[in-house]
Amino acid sequence: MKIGYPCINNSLKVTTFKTFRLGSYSDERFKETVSYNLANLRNILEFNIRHDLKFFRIGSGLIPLASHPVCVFPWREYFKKEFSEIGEYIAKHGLRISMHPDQFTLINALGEEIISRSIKEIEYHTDVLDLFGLDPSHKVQIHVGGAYGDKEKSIARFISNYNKLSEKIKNRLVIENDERLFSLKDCLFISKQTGVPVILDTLHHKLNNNGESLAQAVNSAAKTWKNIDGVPMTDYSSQAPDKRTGAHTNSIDTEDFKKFLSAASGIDLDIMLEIKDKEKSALLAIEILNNNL
DNA sequence: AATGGTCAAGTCAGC
DNA sequence: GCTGACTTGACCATT
Repeated sequence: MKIGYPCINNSLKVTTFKTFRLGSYSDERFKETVSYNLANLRNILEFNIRHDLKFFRIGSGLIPLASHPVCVFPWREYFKKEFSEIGEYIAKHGLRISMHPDQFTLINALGEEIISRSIKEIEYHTDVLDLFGLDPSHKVQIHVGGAYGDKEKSIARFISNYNKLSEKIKNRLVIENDERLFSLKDCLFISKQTGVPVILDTLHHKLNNNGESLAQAVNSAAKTWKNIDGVPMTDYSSQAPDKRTGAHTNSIDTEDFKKFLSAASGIDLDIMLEIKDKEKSALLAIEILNNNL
């Protein structure tokens, strides 16, 4: 069981997603920014190892504008050495990595252009993990996409477009239940048709479910992960008190997390804590796991 | 140095 | 119709 947090480390005053405007694109600017982001990534990963945080989501801004037509710079080649060094570090320390392309990534969209841009974006993410030299247990997670007024057709379109993806992408892609359109049940249906593993998001599941208990949900999502996919990943969070429904809590709710652990007992999971204070709560989660809290 | 408008991309809910 | 939310605010022109 590995514990992690997404994208941002608040203890270190650095980020891995420095960017620039499309209008100020230049190869120089791009190279500078990517070098900066990769160096910071290395720092954050080293922090994680020092603190036994073995699961990390790398933010999509690592390579700015990577899938945009303006970016013709051969970054895959140019940063090959940096990528392989970081990748070796990840493998050596048994870190688990995930990535999560943003909301514009919709392989079930109605427009062909949107779909092809989305595939390019997913390809960028899988390329990063490939350049690290990581095995297929390091995943790229997306949501099913839009409903477009007809959920069934939109699910069918997801399945048909998924089936057309390259093996390279299919090896890494996993789908996550969302908080209002596609529930865990929908994701499991898609998984049955395609073999795509399902990431359970506990807060989304609380808001959008079909009456399954948390234990059933964890169990059924976990079953969609094959050996080659590694230990099932889960996105854990809880509701922020006094904020809009679906807002992630600022810091870990100890009791809620313990309930989650007991619902998941007997199942090996890697847990991504989608909590605002990031590594701080992840460290608390480790304490809870070790029965120190 | 501080600030406010704006930023590649899509969809949906809530007002 | 507009705004905020989504895994995450940051960039940059202007003052």
